Amino acid sequence: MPKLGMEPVRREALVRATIAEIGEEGSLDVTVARIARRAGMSSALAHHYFGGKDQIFLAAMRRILSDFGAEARRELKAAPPQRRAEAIIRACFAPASFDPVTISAWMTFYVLAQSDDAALRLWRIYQRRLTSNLTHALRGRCRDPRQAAQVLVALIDGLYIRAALHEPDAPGRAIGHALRVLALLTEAPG
Amino acid sequence: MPKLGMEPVRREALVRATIAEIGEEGSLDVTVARIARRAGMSSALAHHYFGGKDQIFLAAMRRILSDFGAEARRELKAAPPQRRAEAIIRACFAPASFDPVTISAWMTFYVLAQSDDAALRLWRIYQRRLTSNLTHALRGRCRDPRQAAQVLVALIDGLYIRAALHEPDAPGRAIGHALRVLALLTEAPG
Amino acid sequence: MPKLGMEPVRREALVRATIAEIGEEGSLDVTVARIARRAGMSSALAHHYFGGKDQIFLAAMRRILSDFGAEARRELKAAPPQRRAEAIIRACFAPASFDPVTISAWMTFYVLAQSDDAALRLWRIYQRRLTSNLTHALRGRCRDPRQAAQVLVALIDGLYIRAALHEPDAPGRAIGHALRVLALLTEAPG
Amino acid sequence: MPKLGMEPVRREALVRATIAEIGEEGSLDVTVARIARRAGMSSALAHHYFGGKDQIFLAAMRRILSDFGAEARRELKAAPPQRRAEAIIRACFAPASFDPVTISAWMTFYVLAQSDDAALRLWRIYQRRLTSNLTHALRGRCRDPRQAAQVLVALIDGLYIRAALHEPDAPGRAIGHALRVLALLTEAPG
DNA sequence: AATGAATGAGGATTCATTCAT
DNA sequence: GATGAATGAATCCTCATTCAT
Repeated sequence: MPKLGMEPVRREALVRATIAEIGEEGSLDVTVARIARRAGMSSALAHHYFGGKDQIFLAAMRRILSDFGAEARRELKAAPPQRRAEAIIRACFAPASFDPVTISAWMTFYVLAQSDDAALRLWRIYQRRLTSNLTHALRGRCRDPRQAAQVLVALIDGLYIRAALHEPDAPGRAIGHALRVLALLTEAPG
Repeated sequence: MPKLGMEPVRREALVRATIAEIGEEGSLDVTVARIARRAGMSSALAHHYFGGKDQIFLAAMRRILSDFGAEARRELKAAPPQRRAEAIIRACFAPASFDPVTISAWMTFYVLAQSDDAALRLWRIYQRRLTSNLTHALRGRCRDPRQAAQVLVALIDGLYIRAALHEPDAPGRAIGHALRVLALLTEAPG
Repeated sequence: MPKLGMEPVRREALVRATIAEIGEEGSLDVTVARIARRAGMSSALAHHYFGGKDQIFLAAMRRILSDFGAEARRELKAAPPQRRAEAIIRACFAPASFDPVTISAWMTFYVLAQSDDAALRLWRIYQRRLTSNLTHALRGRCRDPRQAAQVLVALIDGLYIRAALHEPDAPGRAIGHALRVLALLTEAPG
Repeated sequence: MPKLGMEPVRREALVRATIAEIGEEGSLDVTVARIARRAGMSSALAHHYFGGKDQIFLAAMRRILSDFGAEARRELKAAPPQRRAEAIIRACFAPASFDPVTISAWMTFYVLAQSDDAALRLWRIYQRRLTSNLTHALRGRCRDPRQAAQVLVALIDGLYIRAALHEPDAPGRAIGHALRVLALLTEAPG
């Protein structure tokens, strides 16, 4: 029962399957065949739509980053101007981005960025956007907003690692840790 | 003429070669053959000494963690009791553990811990020791030493990620960021 | 709105595209998809019209041989009876059959004839016709017309090889070589 | 029963198997697995020793050309100076180079040279050497030795094609044709 | 008539691992 | 102790071909 316009459907299915497979496996040692089977198609079709394994991975990474971006925008809109930094942090730990499989895939892509230039570029874009958003949000609330933003971004990543490695207390406390440091950074006398 | 006592020498060479190879490559996609060649021996011998690729990786991870532990103990001994937390942080960013190849290998092992139980166990031991040391060092300097320690450990990991991905400013500012947050955590009123 | 009488147009386009593709590539490692794209249609349609890759190749080979035959007939008509052998040779090296892409495809089909019976049959028909034409044309001009014809046919093929492999001087001198040998064969005393 | 110094043995076996396989098949559509099986080893070992399919093919082509060269040198040594051209021709059609499988492989490599630069280089070297040897051998025996050599080389290639395509009379008459043209070229008045 | 969708089969290549010497 | 030899298993990728619309 082949229909027209399957391309976006198939691509979406493959991206989802890739994130799930990598997240479950906890590494990039995932075969195209497995991803394709999970997505309900032959591996040949996966190649047809993406051109190669690397590009499947990239698309999955892009998806994770853009999912996060959407979440962040949503939170930002709902937040009063003076609580924007908190909103961003909350977005980072929103349930959607914070389920174990997604986090695991996320971490894996971080490492991919060490050896794959395209992945590194994606990561840099995401980093810069996050840092820049946080810097803006902190303007007027502390002496060196840019520095504070960098600290928070690094802290968020660090908290992710713990979550990815299933530290039992991590998911629950992560947001608390981050908000507490934010408070310290903004309450500093000055 | 077979030399006696070559075993420790060979193992050491292999462990070093593994770290270097993984660090350079930025991933675990490293062949036993390459590691062995870099260590100056045949891949068959590498298997003979370690039994398999996984165990070579584990040994390398163990080595990175123990190198760090040694550095930390050294700094701790030289530090006055009330500056122990600073000493630990400084140890984390000591040149020996902070050269790009080591950091890259370190990050890679983090991801390995997602899929390899033995690696995860190693990581947990290291994490607990570090957190516990920091907690002790912070006792009396802030209201919730354990919580502060967890924040600092996560922050350190996050700063590592940036360094592993060659963020230009990362290596230089990492230690500054960490010490600044430490200051905030301990200066907090109360 | 499906057009009527498209079949011959489509087949023609595919045959042309096949020759061009094989000629450019210099081998039979040419995909049906590429041929079809060059001919401006889907690969499924190419199959529909020809039934399979082999038959596309055969049709292309047939076309090359028949193009040559047409050229030969044209030259023969314009030649005086005692210059028919020269006319045949000139037809072999006529610009239409002697452009690089055509020659390259021609050579490739020679090799196809080694493994494909249908291609071999085509080749044999062409060979026999050419040899027979030359034999007739040489009757009365040398002692053993059949033998002389065989020599000339072989020589022509050999000159084609050099042209197919881009020997710099080949295209220019080929016809000269062939005519010179023809002269020797017919001037021989007796 | 693994021994030392197997490399040359294995390479030799693979080269022989490649020529045989290509010759029988009549095309380059030959799998490494088949070649390796015929040579009595796994395909992995074939890759280990040659690095890839292309290089196996190249080695086989090199072998065919060098076999021919050896034959030519042998014939040349045994020939009186004024009969050197005949000796070269005879070498070209020596039984060793003229068995069907070798000829078929030879033809196939000609076509490979259309798309593979390394193969083309090999072919050019062989062509130049043959042409140059023939030119020397013809010096003093005809007015334009270089031109005569070019004609003979092309003729030899053309006669090969017929043999590769199993023209029934080809093998037997080829040498006769070539020698006859040689005679014409050298007997020409002047 | 025409095509996008889909796949099965097959091939090159890589690599951890084993074994005889 | 040490190694060259050897391989089986696995993986990415390609492509001719089929099918429903």
